Parts: sequence; structure tokens; C-alpha cells
Amino acid sequence: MSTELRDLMKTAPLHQQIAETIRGEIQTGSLPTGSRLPSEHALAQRFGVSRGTIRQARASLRADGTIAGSQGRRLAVNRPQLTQSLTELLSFSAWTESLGKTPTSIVIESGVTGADEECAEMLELQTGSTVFHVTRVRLADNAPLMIERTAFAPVLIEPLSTIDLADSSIYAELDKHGISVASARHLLSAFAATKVDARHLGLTTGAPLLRVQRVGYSLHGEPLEWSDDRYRGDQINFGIENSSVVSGVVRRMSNQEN
Amino acid sequence: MSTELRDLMKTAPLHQQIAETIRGEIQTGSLPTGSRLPSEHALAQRFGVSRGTIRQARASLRADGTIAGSQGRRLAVNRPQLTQSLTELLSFSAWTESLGKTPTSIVIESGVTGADEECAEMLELQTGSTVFHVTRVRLADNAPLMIERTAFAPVLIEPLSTIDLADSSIYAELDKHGISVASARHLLSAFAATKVDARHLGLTTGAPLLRVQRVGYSLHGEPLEWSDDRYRGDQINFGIENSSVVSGVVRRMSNQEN
DNA sequence: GAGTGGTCTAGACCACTCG
DNA sequence: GAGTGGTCTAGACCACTCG
Repeated sequence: MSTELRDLMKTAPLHQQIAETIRGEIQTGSLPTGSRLPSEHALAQRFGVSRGTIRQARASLRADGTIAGSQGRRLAVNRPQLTQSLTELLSFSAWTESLGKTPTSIVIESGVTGADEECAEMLELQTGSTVFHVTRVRLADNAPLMIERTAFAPVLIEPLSTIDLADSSIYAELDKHGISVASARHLLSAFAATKVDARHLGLTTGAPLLRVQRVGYSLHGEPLEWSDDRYRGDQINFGIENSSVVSGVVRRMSNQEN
Repeated sequence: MSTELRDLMKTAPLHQQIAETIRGEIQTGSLPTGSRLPSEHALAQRFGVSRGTIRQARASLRADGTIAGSQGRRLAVNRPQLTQSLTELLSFSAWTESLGKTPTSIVIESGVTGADEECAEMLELQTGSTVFHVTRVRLADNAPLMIERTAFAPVLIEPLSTIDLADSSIYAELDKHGISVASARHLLSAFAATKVDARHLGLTTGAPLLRVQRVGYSLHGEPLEWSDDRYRGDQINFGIENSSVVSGVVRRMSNQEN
């Protein structure tokens, strides 16, 4: 029944605590990469729980790629993964801070405008609908890394009007209003810097930029924001980790034919 | 006990069949985006299985982001996702074919060479170890899309020597030898075309390319291949889908400082 | 053939949501 | 307070792996 464990940390469910414990053992090296995990039976005895609970814990470790295996064989510990929370991926501020650098912004332009065709399609609005538009240069330790052009859905105009766009994380501020981006779609491509891009990023026109176009959605699937972010190609890259189990990435051809 | 279902397709486990059935209903629109799924109890009755089996089916639908929800509320159907299997992501041939186009290759160079420092590190070898190197231009319907420089681990030299590199999918061929890439790491960046890149892709020097550096690993975590793929920036982009649950993507800064 | 993970059941209790 | 999903148990059978 594992009363000891249950008493220690009452909040989290058992299977989650067990998953965390195993994750910890992998991180400290007691379970090195390539080694095999104890059997489900052994783990069930060790933690004093049923096999079902162990399987739940292992499901979460499999889902994030920490372990892998197949029927009849003991599960193996994988290489450590490089993953980042969605918040860090979306928020330049959160990401920069997680690297120990100071994020700043220069607001080039902001205000309410009518949505152009592309923006309207992405935000699932009528062309010309009122959106809140912001163009910012984002810097880490005062070095310009990215230029960001974002349009926010009409429902966000009200809360956004009270935010200081220059130095705060928009996501952190929206969070306080109970609004958060639960999922997103990103489109990565290579792009030649325009004159404007180049000037703001300290590059020459035509320099290669990594372009990330993205739509952020609420928990209910409503589009909240549409953004065109252009990163200095010489400074930023994106890492993607896939296993044959989990794969959320797609290579696509641009639609300039047929 | 659901003998009908079990008899219909004996191979796949019940929970997988149920997940597929629900996926189908979402795709055909009987369960539209935003609608709520029937309760676990109702589904258990409908399919004649226990609640545990339904929960297994739903776990797989949650894992790939098809549905989402929280305790006490009925689960909601998400927007359709764009995902691609790892095979399609790795294999230019498989991907091109899935788009109804004909993949071809022009082999620029191939043969056994010594691994340079970067290659050796990626494949976890000693610098100078013998690897099999291939440089190919990849075309879809005769249009050049990508130039690919791949180094294969020593264990693959033997099987690769029998393959016709010009027109076959290396992955499909290796599969026949029982070798497959089970997971991979990708690094995406923007890159200015070199003179060589430009000539082979029909671009001007300095044109923006989408560069994908990747390492492919076997099921046991051994590196099998290291590749530097450069896509025409005007033709190819990568789509990434994330939810706050699953996220395998990371933004990184290049390591040209401290 | 022993061990192991994959599947499935039937039932219990709890926390949360909703009207 | 009824409905719903989250957690957990105890036990069963099966397919696969390994020596």
C-alpha cells in the first residue's frame, strides 16, 4: 500500500511520483543510458503498488522517449532527450531567461489594424476584422536575434491594451488574465532578409533568416495569435527529437504550383 | 466481450481497433472538431469492453493530440493534426512518393572515407574512422529540391556496398537487411548557399537554404547516420505541431560564444 | 520453459465539473 | 448531487524473448 510514499508527498498521484523517481535515477546515472529497467513485477514490489500503477508510470516515460522497448524484453533507457515546454518554445522571454540571458524588446510598431487576407485565414476571421498588431525586435543580452510580427485575435485586444509591450513577456501577462496558448502550429522555412529585417537585425539584405510562422491556439482550439518570427540564421537553430512513436513534425512543399 | 469486433480483425489489440474507429469518426466528421466525446462508460458499453480498454484507446488519442481534456469534463475533439511518420520524415523517397511525385537522385560523390571531427563526434567514433559517404542531389518530378551529404556508420558499409544509390531509397534497402532508424535528432537552421550548393540546386550563391543536420539512431541507440541536408528555401518548409503535453522541439542558440 | 511485457477485466474510491 | 474522468487494485491470459 506504500503508506510511506503516500505520506511523503500527498499531492501527486502515485504513478507520477514513481515516474519522477525513475527519471531521477536515470538523471543521476544509477540507471545509465542503454541499461535495462527492472521488470514490472520487481518495480511493483519495490514501490508497493500494483502492476497497473507501474505501467502508468512507464507509459509516461515512454511517451516522452525516456525509455523504449518491445514485448518480451526489458525496457531500455534512452539517450537523454532535448525537449522544451511549449511555453519556452513560444515565449522568447521565457526561453532567453532559461538560458541565463536578459531578454529585451524594441517595439517598432503596435496598434489596432484590420487583418489582411493571410492573417484573417490563420486567425479564422473575416478579412478586415480588427486585430492587435505588434512588430518587435527581440534581443538577448542586447544582441538582436529576431524580428517578430504578431497579430492577436480580437478577444485579446482588451487585455493587451494594459500591457507594457516593451519589456514584459506578453504570455506571462496574458496568463494573469487566465488566457494561455495550449497548442500551436509552426512552419519553419529559410528566408532572405528584407531591407527592413536586415537593418533591425544588423545584417545585410538577403542574409539567410530562419523564419517561423506560427498560430497559437487556446485550450478550446480557438486561434489566439498569428506570428511571423525571423531569426538570424547565423545565431539560432531549432532542434527536433523524434522517435518512431512520437512525431509531430512534417516536411512540406510550398504551394506555388498546380 | 465483443466477439463480433474480435472476429472481424483478429490481429490488432482491442484498444487499438477502438482508437482507430474513433479516429475514423473524427475524420469523417461524425465527431466534429470541438465536440465532446461520449463518456468512458458509454463507450465501454458500445464496444462491449471494460473501461480500462477504453482508457487505453483514449490514451493513444491523447498522446497524438487528437483529443484533449481534463478531469470531470468530457474530452473534446481537437483540430486535425499534421504529423508524419519518422520514415517519411527521414526518407526523401518515401516523402516524395507520399505526395504523388517521383523521387530521383543524382549521385555527386560516394565511397569510403575517414570521418572528420564533426562526423566522428556525431557518430560516436574516433576521428578518421572509416565511414561510407554519399553526396546526392534529390529531385521531385525532376526539380532539384535538396542536396544531401550523408555519412553512414561503419556497420553499414557492408550492406550499402550492394545498393544502387542512384535510384533507390537507402532506408527501404537497409530495411531489407533488418536495419532501421528508430529515432533521430534534427537541427534546423537557415544557411546561405555555397557555390556548390547553388550550382546543384539551380540557385544563386548566397540564396537562403533550410539546413537540416541530423543523426539517426538504431533501436538500441547506436548512431547509424549523420547527414547534412540543404533544402531550397523557396520550396520547402517544415511544419511542427505542439501541444503543452507533447513537445519535442527546442530552439537553440549557436555555440559561437564562451 | 521461465521471465517479461502487452492486453483485458471488474470493481473500488476520489476529485472535479456542471446544473 | 449526478455525471465524469483520474487513480489504483488484483488477477487472468497471451505473445514474445532468451537461454
